[in-house]
Amino acid sequence: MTERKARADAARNREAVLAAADELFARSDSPRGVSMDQVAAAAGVGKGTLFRRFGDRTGLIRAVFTARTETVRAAVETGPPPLGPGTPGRDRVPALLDALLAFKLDNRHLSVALEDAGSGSPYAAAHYGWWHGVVRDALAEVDTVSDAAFAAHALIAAVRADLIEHLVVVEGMSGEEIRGRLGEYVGKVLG
Amino acid sequence: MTERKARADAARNREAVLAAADELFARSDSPRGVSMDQVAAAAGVGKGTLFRRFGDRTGLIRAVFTARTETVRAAVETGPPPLGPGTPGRDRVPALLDALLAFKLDNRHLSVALEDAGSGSPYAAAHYGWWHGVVRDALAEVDTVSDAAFAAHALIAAVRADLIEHLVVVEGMSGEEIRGRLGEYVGKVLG
DNA sequence: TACGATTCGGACTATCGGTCCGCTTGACGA
DNA sequence: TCGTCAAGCGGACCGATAGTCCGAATCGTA
Repeated sequence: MTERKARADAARNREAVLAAADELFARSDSPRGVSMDQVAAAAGVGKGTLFRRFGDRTGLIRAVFTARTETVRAAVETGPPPLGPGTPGRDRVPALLDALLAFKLDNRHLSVALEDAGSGSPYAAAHYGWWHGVVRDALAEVDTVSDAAFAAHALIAAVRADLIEHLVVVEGMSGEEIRGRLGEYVGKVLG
Repeated sequence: MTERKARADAARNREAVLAAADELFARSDSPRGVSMDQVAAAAGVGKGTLFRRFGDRTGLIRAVFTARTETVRAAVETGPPPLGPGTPGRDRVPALLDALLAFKLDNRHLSVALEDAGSGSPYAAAHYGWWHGVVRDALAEVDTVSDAAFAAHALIAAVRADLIEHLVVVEGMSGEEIRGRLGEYVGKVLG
């Protein structure tokens, strides 16, 4: 529990690595095309530093992802309606899913990288549990939905990064188009 | 166009590899834990043979998967209702998704392996296109569903192998339980 | 400035997907 | 039955990558 004073270079390196990784993942088409060596080199840091700070590849990706997520998370946890708390479930569920979709659209590559992330399924990541909880609770307020937990899983699955990637790249849909269709679909599930 | 007669040992080896790979993937918890060397060794075959026959790792997994899929595919393409053709969409969609879910439950590890398969997203695989087409066409017959193509993507996403794996292993749900909940969910989407 | 703890960094290892090429074997005509 | 030869085989080999390790460098502090 003792809060050790962090060394200045350690903090600086941590930021450098996060920035470099973010950049590299955003550029690269395939997450697997980004190696840890590349990240280390781009950050101007040794590989040992990378692994000591983040444990392994998955840990690094999660860290970058978490940093990126901050904004949306704040909006959901303490922001104004319809995304923030205190919104009736029927209005909040569509808003939540739209926000999640928008995030994935803006961070496609990074999201794919995370879902791809080797060790364990995407469902093991903390952020999944968080999203599922929020959506589930909002769904529970809608009385036409009988099984909020399962519906939450199913709805979130509809915006999985690789599906979105497929819709955009292969089927050539625009972000707005996808948002519209998802909105309709969510409406149908809400009854 | 000259039909060369295949050599007996080639055919035998092909079967041996498929059987060995099927076995290994079924046993292993993580698909990445199964190496090509292991498959080759288990099949009593050289690595060169493996790669000549199947091109690469993804090709091998797809081949095993395709072999396993035959039964369901036949049932959907030429079987009796409610799975087979000629069934009204409103009855066929639930049957299709239940069949897909049942298959994933029976072949969890293999399905995870395929979705994991490295080169390209799961959406690139031929079998995805096939499933999507069938479900989309069935959905198109249901007049309460306005966007059959998107709904098909979303519904199929609800039975993704890693989600099912999560529900079974982490949340401890039984196969029957999942089938029940999926059935309800599909009903809601159909309106 | 001196010192000890912390952090750095890149050489090193283990493993894996995939290639290559000399050797073997099966099919078939004579 | 035997000879021929292309198809097929297999495992040594390669390049790349995630992850480890430890002597060297650096920071905070007295």
